[in-house]
Amino acid sequence: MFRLSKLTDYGIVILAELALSAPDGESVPAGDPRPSLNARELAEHVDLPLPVVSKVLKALTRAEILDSQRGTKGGYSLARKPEDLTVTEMIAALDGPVALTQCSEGPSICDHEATCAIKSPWQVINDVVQNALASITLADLTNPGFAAQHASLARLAGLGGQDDSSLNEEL
Amino acid sequence: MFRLSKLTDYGIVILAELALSAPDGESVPAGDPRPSLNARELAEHVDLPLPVVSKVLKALTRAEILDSQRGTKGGYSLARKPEDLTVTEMIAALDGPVALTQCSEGPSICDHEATCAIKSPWQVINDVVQNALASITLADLTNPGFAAQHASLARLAGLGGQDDSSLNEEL
DNA sequence: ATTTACAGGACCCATCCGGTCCTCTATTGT
DNA sequence: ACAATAGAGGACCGGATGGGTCCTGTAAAT
Repeated sequence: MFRLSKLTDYGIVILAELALSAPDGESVPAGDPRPSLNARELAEHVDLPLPVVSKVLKALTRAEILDSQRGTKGGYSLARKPEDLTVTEMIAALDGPVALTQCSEGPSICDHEATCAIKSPWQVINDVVQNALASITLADLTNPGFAAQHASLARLAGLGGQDDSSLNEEL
Repeated sequence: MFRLSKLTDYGIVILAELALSAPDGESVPAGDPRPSLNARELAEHVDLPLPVVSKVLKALTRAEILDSQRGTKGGYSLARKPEDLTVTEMIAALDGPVALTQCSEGPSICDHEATCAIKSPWQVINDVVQNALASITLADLTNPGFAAQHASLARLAGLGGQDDSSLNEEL
């Protein structure tokens, strides 16, 4: 269906939530004394079951996108500044690396390399998407004015590609 | 897993194959007297089972990306010039419209609209990807020199986003 | 009329995703 | 030291989706 998994969706929303409720503009760098929020609080904020939120948070921590602290007063906080966290990275942490097709993962994985006429173009498609997603940061997502830039951003990323808005055919 | 379905993958390869074996530069517009290739021939070219190829071809025909002709001497041909067919459209035909999350499909589908902090940014992400994919046409895919433009293209689409090539964390 | 080839489904199986739960370890506070 | 809290890690299961096959019908050419 060419869709991000729900877990990834949740993850990005949760990260936005964390960015919004960060102490102030900057997320404290390393030896953060008090994490911003714990799993339970986050689950309430985004209105999702605690186990699900917990799962996502653990994955984001493993990917070093979040810092975690155990014990009473424990919780999670952003490991970097929102401006330094791209959507590509968030997706990679939760959905695995962006690889639109099997052959984008690496060479010699696909059975049809021999007959395939467009090996390298696939790589290009993949990079284009990856870079498009890398152009958006967590800071953008929480910036209320960002949607306004929408039009220009999309036009730029499209490189002048036509605006095809009649794509409704289903398989 | 954020991956296109295999059927979509196959579809794009098949379209490239059709573009390459088109009579000459132009794919004949409407009353095409002789389709370029039939399902069996295409299946051989791309080395995939006939039923699978057939399924893909039917979907592409329904989406009006291909023209089909029945009967002896029947087969498939491109309904437009390769330059006028974008990757976004190919994907839409086989995988459904590009909608990275449920809420990109339309309003009032997601249960969490009320609490979600980043409704409209999701829309932006979606548009950025969609336009990035719309910037590549079938003609690009079959152009041997296209991969060379790769770097510049990716950089443009990325809008100056950094080159993060260490994204290997798995969920 | 016969043969060829596309159209449109139904169908089954493997895989993956979403969600829950259980046990273990680390930290804080009394 | 002990109890309470909160994260870490992984097992597990049911439902949905995708990939692939097959069958029946219809259109075109000889």
